Amino acid sequence: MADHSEEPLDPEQLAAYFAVMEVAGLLRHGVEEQLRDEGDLSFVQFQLLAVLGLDSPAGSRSMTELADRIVFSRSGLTYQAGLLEKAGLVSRAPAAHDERGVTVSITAEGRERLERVLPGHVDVVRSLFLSALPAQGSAALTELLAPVRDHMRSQPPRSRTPRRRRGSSRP
Amino acid sequence: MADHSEEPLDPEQLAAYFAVMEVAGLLRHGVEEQLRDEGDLSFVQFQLLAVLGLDSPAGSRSMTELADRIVFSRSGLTYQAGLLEKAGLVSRAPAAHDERGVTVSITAEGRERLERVLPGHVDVVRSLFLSALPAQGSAALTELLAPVRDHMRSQPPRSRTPRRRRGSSRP
DNA sequence: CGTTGATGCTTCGAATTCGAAACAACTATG
DNA sequence: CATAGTTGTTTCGAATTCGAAGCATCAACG
Repeated sequence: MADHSEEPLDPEQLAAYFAVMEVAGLLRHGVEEQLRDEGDLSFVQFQLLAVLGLDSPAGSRSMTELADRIVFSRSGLTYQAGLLEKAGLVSRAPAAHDERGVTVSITAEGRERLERVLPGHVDVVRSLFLSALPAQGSAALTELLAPVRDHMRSQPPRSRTPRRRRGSSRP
Repeated sequence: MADHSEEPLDPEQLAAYFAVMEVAGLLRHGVEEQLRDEGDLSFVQFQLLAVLGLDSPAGSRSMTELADRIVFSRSGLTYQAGLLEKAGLVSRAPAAHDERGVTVSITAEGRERLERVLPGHVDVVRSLFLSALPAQGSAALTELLAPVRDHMRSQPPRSRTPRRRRGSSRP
């Protein structure tokens, strides 16, 4: 089990790995503070509103799409969607063609809240993150990371317990 | 309060921001699974052992250094350090010159555990992250992100409640 | 050396997070 | 259309996380 290639990472690769994790962590903290202070939102809640409001066809997504997009557990999403719904920022309704599914939609109030925090949010991202990037830095970053993201997304879709393999494995 | 520059981020910058956050999130999930399965460690615990074992002068750091480095709350660190100590992977002792401080050191057992999970950890990072980077990708990434990290680190040191400003502000 | 404020860490209670198990609706198969 | 397996979501209890408040020590200053 778990046969590992003995090769350690060279320091350069380790550094890249740690840099990504650390930058994301620091950025998240900075952003969380602003969101809490100015919009009474957690980062996850903001992400949900942002994905729904800024990057969804009709302001709607299925729970699974959201969980995979925002990157965390489905059960956690159920919880947060419940909070947002209670706050009137999103609504939930059974999915169109699949009775099991739930479609989450951002409400007008949700859009308001999003608009309210966005400027400050952008400020924080700018001052913490973008200001330390060189001229074409953000483009270069995206070019490097987008394929990585896509690659990872295509892997075991995250948040999905592989409840059992299809055919193989022992009875 | 909170005067915001109205300028929105251009899409390119937004994309970079989201890409970093998403890659870090996905990578963290992947890595967490492996650490849990093969080493019975949370990601935070692994980070603590890694910083102590691989990037600390004598395998020791103060609580504050660790909290700032690993990026999370001081109280959370107290909790995790407690768990690691109970598991015998680190030890805690009052700091040398400051009676208030606590110095955390990795134990032999801690190093063992670290060695045990490292190969699998490296495999995951490689297959999830590095494999999707082009040739000089990791170097380029580090070059871009290292200044960002340093910039952020120099900001309000994280995890430090600014309990009150020095002179200014109202009484 | 006493006072006042700053700093390092821990305790506390509340909120969030997770994975596993439970449910329910779908889908292929026979 | 009954059956068995799959998939979308929620429930559950346990573990982790947080920020605020609390404690103890340090440092500056009179």
